[in-house]
Amino acid sequence: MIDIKLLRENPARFALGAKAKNIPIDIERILKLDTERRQLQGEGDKLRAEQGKFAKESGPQIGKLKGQLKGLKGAEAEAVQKQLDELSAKPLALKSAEAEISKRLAVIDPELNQLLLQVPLPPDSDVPVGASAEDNIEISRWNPDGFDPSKSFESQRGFKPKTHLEIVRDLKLADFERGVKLAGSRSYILTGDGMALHLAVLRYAVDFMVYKQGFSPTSVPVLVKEEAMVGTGFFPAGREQAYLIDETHRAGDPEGYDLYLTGTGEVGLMGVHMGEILDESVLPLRYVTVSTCFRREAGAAGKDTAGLYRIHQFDKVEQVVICKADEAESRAWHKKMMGYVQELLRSLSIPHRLLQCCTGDLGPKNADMVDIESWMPGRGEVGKDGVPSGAYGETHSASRLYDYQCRRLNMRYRAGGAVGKGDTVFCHSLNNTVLASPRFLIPLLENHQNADGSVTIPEPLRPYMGGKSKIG
RNA sequence: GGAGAGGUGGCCGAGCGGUUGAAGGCGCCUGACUCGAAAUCAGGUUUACCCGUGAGGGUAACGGGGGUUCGAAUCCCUCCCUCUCCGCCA
Repeated sequence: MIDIKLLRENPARFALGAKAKNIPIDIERILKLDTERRQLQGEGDKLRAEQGKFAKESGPQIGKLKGQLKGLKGAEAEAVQKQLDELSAKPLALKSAEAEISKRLAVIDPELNQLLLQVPLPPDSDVPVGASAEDNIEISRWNPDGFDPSKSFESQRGFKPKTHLEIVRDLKLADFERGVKLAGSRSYILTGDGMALHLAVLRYAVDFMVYKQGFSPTSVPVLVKEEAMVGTGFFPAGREQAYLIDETHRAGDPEGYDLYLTGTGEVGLMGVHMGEILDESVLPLRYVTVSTCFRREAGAAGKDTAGLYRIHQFDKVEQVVICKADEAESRAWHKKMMGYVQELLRSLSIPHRLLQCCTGDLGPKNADMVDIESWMPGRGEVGKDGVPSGAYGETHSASRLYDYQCRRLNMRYRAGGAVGKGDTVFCHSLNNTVLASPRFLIPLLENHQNADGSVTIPEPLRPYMGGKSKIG
């Protein structure tokens, strides 16, 4: 959610921001509704004030007369009734006028809120303008000693690389046929060392964040209320990406709570403190979770259909930072959070690069986003010799959101003081992948495959694999 | 699933139709006293929105929503949640 006050002051900034993000939004309409709303609120407030005053002044008298009326008959009763009618005329008139205004507000408010929820956070001025992921800009690359993705795999390693599909098949690490039988397309079953490796990388990533970087390990619900989805900014724009547990329908109860399966642990982590006023001293909050993520992948039909790349269910270690409302601090955390991932990838000898996302690739909630892509030798165009060229594939995404999420989640802290002192301010939030698997198994298996078809397990993962150094 | 109890401010806890944004206590803040601290005393201490350059003014909120009433934290309806006991499951 953006700040309506800022929008009032500088509507052009938000109009331009939305345009840069390719998100259609009617700013004029919002301004008009906002003006109307404020005017109606003013009128309503005035009427209520008057009525409240009346209730205090003449109300008790009405009560007294009503009491008298009970014991009276005939002409006397009529006289009292007349007095009562006169006294009641004013509040009744105020009441109906107020009701009229409330009715109009009841129409305007939902529309205004609905629109406000759709206004994207304008990209930061230093984010390059672009239409889509095509226009993202490479910031940096890292390669392990002895391997450079810009040269062919075979020339450096002495054999033709297999794709992860082939590796997984040959080493029996996954069973796609049965996965699909069980759960439909984009489903899979990890088997044997495939499952073991999956658990190993997740656990390694969690431990890395907890014991090396000092993040608090936290479990979160993956089945959440709509509020949490709206609050974190995944709704309304991404509604079609989420699986719905339709409890309303199932229970035949129109008031029941529907629940949604989260597509990232970010929802749960950010939701932990929704509605709270945090003590300034607890900031920055640094949370890490590992959670199962569910994505419908609507609109991705036909894309990456084979293998472990684009799937409906996976597990992800996610890091979230909730800090004070300070741009410099927020930017510093962004860098740090990317730094953790770079360190992690280096420790596993995975070639990777950082991509500055352009405005068109940011999504509604981000002011800035950097993707981290890992080198996958089995991806990319297949050459004449039947060997793929290799390509970078997105494995991480680091977002900086200012107070966009916290405003929606109503997550604040009291700046500069204890309870009863200092202003309440919306926190800033950031998030970044630490590691998502099984997608991450793709670069892991493909980069560490050997000529004999085996796969070397990078040193840091071995303790999580029963000390084994090799698969196959 | 069956039976009961309950949801009030940062916390505890009163109020059960009117002057209560809400007694009292705890906590916290400011000041006085003190060399300093403790104790004591005095004052202060919710949030959101609207109007106003400002001082300030107004409205709303006692789990959510709706209703009755001139007036609701207090009455009615409904939903949600928490707790206790029983059953069921892990």
